[in-house]
Amino acid sequence: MRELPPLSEPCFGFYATPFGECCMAFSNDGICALTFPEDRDRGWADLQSRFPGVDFKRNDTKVAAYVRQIFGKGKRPVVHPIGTDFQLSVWEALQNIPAGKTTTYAQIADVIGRPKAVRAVGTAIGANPIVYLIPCHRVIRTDGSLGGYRWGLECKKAMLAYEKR
DNA sequence: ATAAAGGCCACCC
DNA sequence: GGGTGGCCTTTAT
Repeated sequence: MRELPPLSEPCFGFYATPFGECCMAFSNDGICALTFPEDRDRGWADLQSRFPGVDFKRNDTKVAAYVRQIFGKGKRPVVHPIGTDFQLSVWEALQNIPAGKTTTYAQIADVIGRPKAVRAVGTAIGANPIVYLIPCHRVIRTDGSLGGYRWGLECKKAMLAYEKR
């Protein structure tokens, strides 16, 4: 992982969404993490591994407000993903997939100009820190099968169904 | 510096 | 459906 930028007023929390309870974290007043862990311990552990040593303050109220904005009629909040140049280019490409559509790991590799790096694209997508807003769930395998999902295939299925039509 | 582990793909059976 | 070899990045030795 590259060196982390300073996080001002870092905070995090948990809140219910249409896809189960999410774990969300903020840096510099923007979202730096959005995940759907099986339980809160895992959510916290994931956050610690992504941002070692950062002292996030618990703030479920703030998370609740953002959940309403994201899954209600609110405008899309700004995302602040942190990663390597390769990861950022992959996550950037994901944001151009329209809702209700899917693409493949190989197509993403083409879009970022690294057609041979399909395997690495899969790994980078698995490391997506801000799921749903950076729609890694819209990426499936070339053969049409679903592929994997860091937070459980049921979650991926639910998101795709939610966006269908 | 090197090894091991990945949300993959093409190809074979 | 399953297994193999190749590919590339990241993380941990």
